[in-house]
Amino acid sequence: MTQNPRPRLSAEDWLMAGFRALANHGPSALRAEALARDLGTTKGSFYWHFKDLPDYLAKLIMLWEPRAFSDILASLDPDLPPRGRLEQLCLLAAGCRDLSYGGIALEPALRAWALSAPDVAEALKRMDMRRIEVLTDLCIGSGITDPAAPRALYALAVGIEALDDDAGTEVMRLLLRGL
Amino acid sequence: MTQNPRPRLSAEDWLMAGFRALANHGPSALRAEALARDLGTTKGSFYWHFKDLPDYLAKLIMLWEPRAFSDILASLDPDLPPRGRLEQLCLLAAGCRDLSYGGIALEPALRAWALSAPDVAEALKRMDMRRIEVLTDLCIGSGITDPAAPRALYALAVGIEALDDDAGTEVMRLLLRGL
DNA sequence: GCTAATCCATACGCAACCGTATGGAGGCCG
DNA sequence: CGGCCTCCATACGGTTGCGTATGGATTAGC
Repeated sequence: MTQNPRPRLSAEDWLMAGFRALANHGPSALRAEALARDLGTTKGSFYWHFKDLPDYLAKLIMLWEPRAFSDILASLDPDLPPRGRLEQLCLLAAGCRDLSYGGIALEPALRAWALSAPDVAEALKRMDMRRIEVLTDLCIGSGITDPAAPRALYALAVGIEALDDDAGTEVMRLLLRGL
Repeated sequence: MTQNPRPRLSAEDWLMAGFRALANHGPSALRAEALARDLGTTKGSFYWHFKDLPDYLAKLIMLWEPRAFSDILASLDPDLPPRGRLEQLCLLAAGCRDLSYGGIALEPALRAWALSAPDVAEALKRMDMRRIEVLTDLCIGSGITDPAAPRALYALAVGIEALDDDAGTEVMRLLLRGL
């Protein structure tokens, strides 16, 4: 493809390729030699940048976890009132294919990966709890008293992403209207 | 475990073991030799009952698809009014870990499998559409006019299953209350 | 009780992948 | 130019799983 100037690769290049492969082909695509083929190189590069496959996979989720969370907070407009920030956040989650990594559906693939990788499951669980905390704060600030509301908003966002629903924004708006 | 009378296996035994392995360990557990170890036998039995692995996997989804749909309809009480059937169906989906195959979380694993198996993705898409049709009929019969309502109910159920949320029933009730 | 069909165990060749070892290509600095 | 450091290509042994082949064990029919 694009191997004009002999493109030397960095560790982050490998990690980004991993996110792409994960989103496009699922967790089974996270293999050294398959990724090397995608990058037009060999696994010699892989094993220079990473000790082994578990090391690479651990760095993948260590790179994802803080970024996926800070991206959410960074997308919030601090000038808006809590209710506005809540709606902005929910509609963003329901509309975007994903918040980072180039619009690919990363999170469903991550949940798929979690089924066979306990540490990934733990990272996802942490992420879910932190996000629900954010939603809880925004709900409280918006005067939404139902304690199930944050979980409903989050579960709906997860479902919309899993279904890859084109009408995700409309669906999310329906729930927000009832709160 | 229980190999007292030399338990001859049927094709359905292998398929049920496949559903268990899929739900408990994800799609990567769907391998002939691993399943054979689970069943306390060898792959000689596997390749007698099935031509090869694709044949087995195809029969897995061919067994799942009609059953997972008819189980939903069978759970509906025909004596209830549409609104009652709608709530019964949604609360069942939100509360049960799964509708069949022994209370294991099969559907999230199936969505995970769909990421790397296009035919599974198609079967899931068909299932999603048929279920949303059922929800649409029930919503119309209940006087719910918002066209996004069926998709919201379904996406919420999918999200609750993916999150394995203990408060799924409460969450679903919140959405139903707003319709 | 003999035969035939059904079902499973074992052994084999094959392919994919992992991780390592080793050498080579290219830049940077003296 | 010479030496060093970074990064990658290649080759190898080991493991795991697939699919086949073949024989043994169990059951059913007659």
